[in-house]
Amino acid sequence: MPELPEVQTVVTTLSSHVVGKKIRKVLHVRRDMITPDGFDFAAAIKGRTIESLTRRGKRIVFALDDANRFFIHLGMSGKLTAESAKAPILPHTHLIVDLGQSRQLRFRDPRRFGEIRWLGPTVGDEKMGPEPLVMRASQLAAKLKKTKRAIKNALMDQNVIAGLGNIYVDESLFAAGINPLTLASDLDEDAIRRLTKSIKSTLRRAIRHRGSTLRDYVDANGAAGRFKRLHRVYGRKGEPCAKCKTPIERIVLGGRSTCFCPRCQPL
DNA sequence: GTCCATGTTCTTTA
DNA sequence: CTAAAGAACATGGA
Repeated sequence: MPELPEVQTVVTTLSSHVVGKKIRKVLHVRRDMITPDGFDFAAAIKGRTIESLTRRGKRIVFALDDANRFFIHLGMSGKLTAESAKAPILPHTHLIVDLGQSRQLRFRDPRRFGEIRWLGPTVGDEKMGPEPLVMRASQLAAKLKKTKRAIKNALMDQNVIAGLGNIYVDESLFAAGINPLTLASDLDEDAIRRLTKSIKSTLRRAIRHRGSTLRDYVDANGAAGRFKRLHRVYGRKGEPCAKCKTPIERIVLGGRSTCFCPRCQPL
């Protein structure tokens, strides 16, 4: 579920439920979802007030009133919701926090690829790439010239650019007319400028439509995203390209399915 | 039973 | 040594 647009939508919809709220009680924690190993997360957050909720890449960052921070990463199947204390507790719920007024913050993640990481007073993002929505083409160029991988694989790397995943890399490359197999270091200045713009416009449009729900992604209020039907290549193998009607192709790159238009994105 | 999945990290290979 | 490719993680749906 969770690439930048979905994570941003969760942050937006969750904010009003948690910012300024005090953590009254930690009702449930699955300890092996917590990093670092063995850290007493419940004790660290109990009684604290949540001062802000922000996003960095795909991380949902909670800042507490004692200047400590933690983040929740949704992995593949994570859902972070604010619900009534009376709502049934679904299977694979790994964190339940009482925020008062019969509201609970809940984290559910069947596949358990997600993570709750205690940061303490640090920011902990120094290795991460730039934020796509505010980055400049020169920042992306500096990262891409250093790697000799296919552009698809480079853009999937959170240390190159933060927040993209399989859907939005494919969609952005289509919008920019760049073949996913192109060597990252082979892209010229013009192509990187085009790519930067395509990434931004693709993500902004996806956020406007509240993200993509492929199977079961929902925001903090349980609402699905509407962007899937606007995908132009992802999950559209064999369908005619929106621009030129050539059938969309699917290949495997970096172990991930990769969809593109062979005519609009020539090598 | 098989294959596939919105992600990351550890291991193996070149 | 480093960078890139591959395997592994855990669950559920088609």
